[in-house]
Order: sequence, then C-alpha cells, then structure tokens
Amino acid sequence: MASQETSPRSGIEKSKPVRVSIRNVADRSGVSIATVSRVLNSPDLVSPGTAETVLQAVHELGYRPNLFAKSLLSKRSRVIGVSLPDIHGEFYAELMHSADRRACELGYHLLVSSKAHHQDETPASGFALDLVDGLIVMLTERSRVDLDAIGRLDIPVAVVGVDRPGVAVETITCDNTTGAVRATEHLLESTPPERCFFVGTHRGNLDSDERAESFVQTLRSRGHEPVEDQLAYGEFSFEWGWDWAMKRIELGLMEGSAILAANDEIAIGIANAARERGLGTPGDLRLVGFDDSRICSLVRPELSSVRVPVADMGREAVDALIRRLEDPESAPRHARLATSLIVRDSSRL
Amino acid sequence: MASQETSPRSGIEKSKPVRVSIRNVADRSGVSIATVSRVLNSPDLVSPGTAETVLQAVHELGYRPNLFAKSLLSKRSRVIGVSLPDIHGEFYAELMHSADRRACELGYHLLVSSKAHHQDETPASGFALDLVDGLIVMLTERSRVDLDAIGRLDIPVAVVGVDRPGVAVETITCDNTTGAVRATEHLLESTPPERCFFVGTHRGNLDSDERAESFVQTLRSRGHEPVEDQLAYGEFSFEWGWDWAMKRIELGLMEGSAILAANDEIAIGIANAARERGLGTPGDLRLVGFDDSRICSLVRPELSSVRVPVADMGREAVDALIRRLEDPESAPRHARLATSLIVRDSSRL
DNA sequence: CGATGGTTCGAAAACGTTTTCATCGGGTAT
DNA sequence: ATACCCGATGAAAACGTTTTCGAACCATCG
Repeated sequence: MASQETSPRSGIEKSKPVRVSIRNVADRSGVSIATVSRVLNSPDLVSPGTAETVLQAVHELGYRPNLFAKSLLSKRSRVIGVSLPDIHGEFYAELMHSADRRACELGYHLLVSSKAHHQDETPASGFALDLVDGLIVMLTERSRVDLDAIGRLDIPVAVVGVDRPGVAVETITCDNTTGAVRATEHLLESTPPERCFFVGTHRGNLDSDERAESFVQTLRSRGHEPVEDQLAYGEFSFEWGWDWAMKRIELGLMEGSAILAANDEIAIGIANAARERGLGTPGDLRLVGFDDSRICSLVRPELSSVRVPVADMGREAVDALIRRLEDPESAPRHARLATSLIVRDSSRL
Repeated sequence: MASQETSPRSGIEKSKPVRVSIRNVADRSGVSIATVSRVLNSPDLVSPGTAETVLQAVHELGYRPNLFAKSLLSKRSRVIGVSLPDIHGEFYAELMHSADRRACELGYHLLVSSKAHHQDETPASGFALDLVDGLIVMLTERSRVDLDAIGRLDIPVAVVGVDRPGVAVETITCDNTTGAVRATEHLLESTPPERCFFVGTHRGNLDSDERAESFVQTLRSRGHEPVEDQLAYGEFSFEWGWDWAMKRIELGLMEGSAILAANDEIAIGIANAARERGLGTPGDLRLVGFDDSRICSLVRPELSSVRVPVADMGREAVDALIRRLEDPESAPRHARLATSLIVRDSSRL
C-alpha cells in the first residue's frame, strides 16, 4: 500500500539485495546508457537539462557504477598493492598509516599483504597482481633483493628499503649512513674508539648492515680498525640486547663502553641488563638506539636514537608509485631520506 | 628478422606490454574459449587430453585470467575491506597482521583504509565499497556507533569493538569486564577501595568506558561507592598519565594508591612521573595497565597489564566475515574474547 | 539555399570472462 | 535396431561499463 515496500520479513531486514545498474538509470530518465555514462564522466558533453534529469535518477536509485566493469575497460583499479615483510611492530603501522593517508588523498586504495614474503619466492608473486595498478614492495633482507626481477614485472613498482644505482624502478630508502655516522661520532666524543660497539641483527639485514658499515667507517676515520668483538650480530629483539649485554658484563668488559644498537629494542635490552647489574646509563655506559620509536621517550633514562622518517617513506612510496602510474615514461627516481640523531639521556655527556 | 622481436629501444626495456587473454590460449591450443575456461575452473568437465594441451598453452603464454572480468561475472572479488580508526600504534599493526595472515590462508586479500574514519560520516562511506566482498569495521568511539546503519549496508559486515544484543551483524569484541574486574580485585588485595583509581581516556571511548565501569562495579561490590576523583578521563597518552600523576603527587595524595590505567601508555606515564618524584612502583603505588603491549616487559619495573587478545580478534573478524560471505543466511554470531590479568612487577604485592 | 560546423545523443562494439544451451558421437540398455 | 543417456565441446549470451561512430538537429556562413 505504502509507497515504500520493505522486505517481506519483519521490519528490520536487508532492504536492497537488488543491484541497480546504469540500465535502470537510463530507463528511468528516458535516455540511453551512453548518456548516463557521459553525465557521470564527461558532463560537458551533455546538455544541462538532461544532465539534471539523469543525476536526479542516479540519486533516487542510489546508483553506483560497477567498479569491475569500469576496471575491465580502463584496465585501472586505483588500487595499489603493498607487500610487507612478515614483521609486526609500530614501524609498519606507521608506514602503512602514512601511505594510506596519502593514497586516500590521491584517490587510491591500499591492498596490503605480507603473504608474498612469508611463503613465496618473489616478494610479488601470489599477490593479487592483476587487481592492482602498481606495487609497493618493502625489502629488508639482502637475500630477497632481486631488483632486476622486480623491474621485469609487468606492473609499476616502487621499492622501499633498497637502492642500487641505475636500477629501473622507483626506490625509497633512508640514508642510514648519515645518522649512523653522526651517532658514532657522538659516542666518540667521550669514548675512545676501542670502547665503542655496534650491536646489530643478523647479517644480511639491509639496514643493520648499512648501520654497521657506517659505524666501522667512522671508527676507521679516527684511525682505529675495529676488532671482531666490537660488532655483534643477533636479532632485532630486546632479548638479544639483554643477552649480549649480560655476557659483556659478566666478563667485566662493559663499564665505560659506548654502544650503537641497530634498533631501539636491542638498545633497551642492553640498558635493562646493565641496570640489572648495577650499571647506570649514561654514567657507566652510553647508548644510542635506532629508529626513534615511540618507546624511546617512554623508558627511563630516555633513549637516544637515530630518527628514521618512516612516515615520510610511506608517503614518498605512494607518491613515487602514482607518479609512475600516471607517467610511465618518466625516469625512475631514487628518493633517499635523511636520518638524524636525537640525543636523549642515555647518551648524554 | 629473428622470431622474437623486443621493444625498439635498447635491450633492457619492459618486454611484455601485451596482455594475453583467454582468446589467445584458445587459439594456440585449437579449442574454444569455453573449453579453456573449463580447463581452468572445472577440469572434470573436459577430457584429459585437451586439458593437457590447454594447460601447455596457458603455461607457454603465461596466461593469467583477468580478475576484473572474472569479478564482473561472479560478483566476487575475494577482497575484504578493513576500516580502521585513524590511530597508529602496534595495536593496529598486530590486528592487521593477524587478519592478513588469516585472509591469506583463506584466499582473500585485505583492502585497508582509515579514510572513512578521518573524514566521512559513516565508517564505511568513501570506501571502495563496490570493490570488496565485505567489510571489517573497527569502532572505538561511542559516537560513531550506528550498528543499525551498518546493518543496513548492502554488503556483509563484521564489526570489531562494539557489541549489542540482537544486532544483525557479526561482532567481535574483547571482554573488558573480566580483565578489568580481575585487575581491580588484584589491586584491592592490598589497597583499600578508597585508595584505588582509574585513569582512562576521554569519555565516549568504548573500551575505556567499559573498563571504568567494571572498576566502579568492583569497588561497589566491596561496599565502596567511588568518589569523583577516583576516576579521571584524559587521553590515551603517556603525557596524560604523567600529568595526572604529577598533579596527584603535588597534592601529596599519591602514596599508597593503586591505579588501573586504561592503557599501557597512560600507566607508564604515571610510573615515570612517580619515579621522577621519588616514588617507587610497586612500593609507593601499585599500577596495572591495559592491552599488555610489547612495551610492558621492556620498561622497568615491568608493567602489569590486562592482556587483550588483539591477534585473535583480527583472525576472528576475518573468519566471521568470510563465514558470512559464504553463508549469508547464517545467524550472525557475537564473539567475545576473554581478557586476562598479567601480573608483573609494577603491582606485585 | 546549400554547405559547413557544432551540439546532443543513441546504437553498437568492445573489454575478458563464465555459463547456459545445443550439438555431436558413441556407447548401453531394451 | 531404436531409444537413450553421457561425455566432450563450441556458439552465444550475459555481466556493466566506456567509447567510437554516426545520425539528427540547428545555426551560421558563403
């Protein structure tokens, strides 16, 4: 009876299982589907009068164009894939967050997955490669780096985390070197080079290796060739930092050391172990972490750290990829974002 | 001249700008496109001989079916959208991580966005609603809760964070109550009810409010009606915890208190302020956080906290949504995951 | 008044699939 | 033999768009 008829069941039920297509809009407004399409996509090609009629119908029927049909024609989905290493932590949250924000601004969506990383060979395979217009691939392990293979992919790619001169993909990296050098110099201000240490994750991790290398170079530039035990390789964890520190402390070798850790968790592990054994930071040992994560200003003493512009990297990656999508012929750029030393209590002189 | 002609430019260029379609496969293997389709989708309908021929051609040409065409027919994309509040932090990283893992296992992909939350009204609008088979919506603010509107959406939805009896969508929540009650009882073991405090975020946050309510109820059950200043509302931040604590300390009211914070950051803010003023935890005040985030075992003293099964919630959400996708008629379920108290040093008796 | 040009629009092709329907042989049961 | 069914296949319709092409109309220009 009433003009609006709901579902046959009781009041509160799904009301519109029926998809409204461009056909319906065309019929209701008495024009062809071509005209409807034009009203929506190139309004200047249609007379104001009919345009209004059509828009009216669109609104009344709640019409929304079918994206699949659209993409089938245009071969574009405005979706970009993000392939992340299989790691948790705020690092990735921040990256995703800024990437998402930027993608939204530009009218794109993010399809995220770590699948490729935890089961397949190529960081891109297994992905819904055919769904996305382009791919952002984050790499952390040297063993996974095959930029050439990635370049051969038949969709545009932006790589985060690795760079190599002359490679034909967009790359976004952070300049570990400047930050690590600054941090090492900072430690050297009060500590002789032979009492400086670098505690990293396993060899093969791109960032850790680069940081270690910068550490070594800086010591060398002071005329000191680091000996083996000045560099330690474990994992990116609190526990590893703790264990390494405990061992040094037991041997009575810790006091007066200055340590650059490859990330903040390791650094905090070291700090906690030291405190556990009655050693103070920065009194008995000076400590600098890496990443400048949220936690640095939460622990006591506050942890000095090298800031990595994660959010910028996320935004840059999206920008780079989309630039490439819209102009496939442009020469790929290689963004390298600066890192900087943030001095807090743990390394204060 | 050669059989294979590359791009006109120098050797190293994109090699396959040409999409290979089912048509090509059909031609090369001398069958119709229908047969090719059958080989790929219902192999039992086709003779083993032709099947092999076709597969051979598929492999040689590197054919991959066009997902848009596929979805256009099937009306399914195997993509599920995830709408998150505009917040960072490991909480969301962990949720996404487990959700992604589960989605992969089930052959789905995750399209993530906080867009809806930071600019539109409905947590679903603005989303690529027409791209996804279903939606996971995470809600944290009471003001955003319009479960009915969400239920009226024309795609399946799973809501994380809110529940309401009888609502017609899948819901996944954590049972703040049991954890908060346990934590409060734990504090009451050594502290009289009038010296117990709850420090939450702003009113209107679903989790914080629920935790506050449980705190109040538990005190009441001990015959104590909490007075106004036993509950404080600020934000989910270190700074807020610090500020609140400082104020109490200045007034000389802190010593002997027992505090339940609405998340770990607040708790750490309180602990640090106390230490700054020479108050020890748990000696001078006992402290329990919420979420049991990674940081709890990194700070000293280690922070007691109520564990929230974030990873489980992510997995459950995906499961619930997909269950619903595959059987739209099934009655929506309401998963409520248990929280549990993890006692560490900060509240040890 | 015919030719030209611009506007507005519809018919139809195209995108790459899946699926229905019909066809064709060659068994098997009667 | 006749009827029947079944397995294997192809032709064509369908999905919902965008876009090309041309038709129709009207105004302007020569």
